Amino acid sequence: MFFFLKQYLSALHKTKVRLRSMDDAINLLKTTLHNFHKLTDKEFKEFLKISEYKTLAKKEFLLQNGQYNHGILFVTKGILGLYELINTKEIYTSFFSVSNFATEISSLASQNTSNKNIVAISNTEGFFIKRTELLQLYDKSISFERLGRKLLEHLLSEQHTFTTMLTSLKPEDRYKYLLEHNPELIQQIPIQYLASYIGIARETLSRIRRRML
Amino acid sequence: MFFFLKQYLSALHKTKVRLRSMDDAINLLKTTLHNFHKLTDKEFKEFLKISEYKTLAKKEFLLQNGQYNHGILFVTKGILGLYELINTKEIYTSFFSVSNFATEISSLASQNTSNKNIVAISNTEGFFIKRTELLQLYDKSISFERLGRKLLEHLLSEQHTFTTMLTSLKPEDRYKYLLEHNPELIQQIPIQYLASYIGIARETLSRIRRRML
DNA sequence: TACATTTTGTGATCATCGTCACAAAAATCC
DNA sequence: GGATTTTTGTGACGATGATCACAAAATGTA
Repeated sequence: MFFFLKQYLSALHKTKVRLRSMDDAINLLKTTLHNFHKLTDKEFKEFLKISEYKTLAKKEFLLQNGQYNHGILFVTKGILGLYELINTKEIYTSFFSVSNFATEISSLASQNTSNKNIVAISNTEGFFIKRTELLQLYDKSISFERLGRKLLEHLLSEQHTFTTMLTSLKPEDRYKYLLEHNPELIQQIPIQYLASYIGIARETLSRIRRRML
Repeated sequence: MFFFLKQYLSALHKTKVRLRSMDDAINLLKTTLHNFHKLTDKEFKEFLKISEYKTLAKKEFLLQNGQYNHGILFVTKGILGLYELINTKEIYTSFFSVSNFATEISSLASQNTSNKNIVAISNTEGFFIKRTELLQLYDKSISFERLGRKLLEHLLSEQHTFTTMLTSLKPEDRYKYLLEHNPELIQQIPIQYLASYIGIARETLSRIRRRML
């Protein structure tokens, strides 16, 4: 379900609780963006203007196989997973929890339809930035380009680290790696998804957990 | 060994062969950049100005564990490998062949020392772009930022595909994947490196190849 | 060419992971 | 709150990949 921000804000005085959480959400977005590149207040307002508050119920899709990628969801609550169907099996390759930017980069960059799916694993909320509006933002100022570049540098570095982990560790150590580096995933995500994420069978992960007790 | 481009160019009239290959190298760079974002002639010249022609003998390092990352090598000849030492084993996680930009993104973005190594697997040549000069370029025009962003989008997408391949395929199919998608790697790279790249033991890869004859 | 070094192949063995089948537990839904 | 669906656990088994040790081949070098 969509809310344009101004609609949302105009409805806010009714509920202090919601106002508070919306403030928090906006601050989280601001802080997160600033970790990559500092925007001016004016620029951040421009960013906010094209951000629509969106909620996704558990099992709802942000993106589905065969569809075009319509943009990015900055997650303020909940968690999403990205998976691909390979030989009738759902292979999860990314998770997006709070303060992450959920999207599928290949279809976002190329504007071809995607062969991947992004689904809400729990009830999820966040700011949705439309691809078309994002592209306009990129044209407006070097600041937004720089922000995009730095975010991508960070993501690529992370992805590279993850790949290294996969190729160099055996299954049990991969799980331990998650425990240490991404404990929030283990709490929120069904272990069958986690198993595919680290490239092992569901049953094997189940046994690894038993052994570790 | 380094050559500033102008020095190199001034020395060129002596050898037509080298002039030709230098022309080819420059065209390759131009074409490659334009695949991501079209630079104006003026912008491309600015890019060329900060590019130094560099040669690396086989086994020479572009980057070593503990060092700062000084920049990017656009490869015009040869091939390099990026590896990390994990439990006394060299895990190769990237290869850079002709028309690739060889660097290690984490240390390039953060300017911390790197814990990875980039080594020439065969005699290698290319244009080296210093990190400091690259940053100045980013400040000069939105065009360079956009180029950087688009290149990173492409790399992230590729890396994501590779991760998916790793988690979803069994060893034999991973090798077949390389055969199909990166045959140039199989020709140029010792199979012990390839084995670590796809997360299997050297001996296993040797047996896979025998089975496939 | 001969020697040294590096890379690749191969056999034997062991450990471990994947698969199938089914049970138990947990979550979801009227 | 009981029934249905989904998720997780577990046993048995077979397949396969890792490891160690060594041989062969290829490559580099004097």
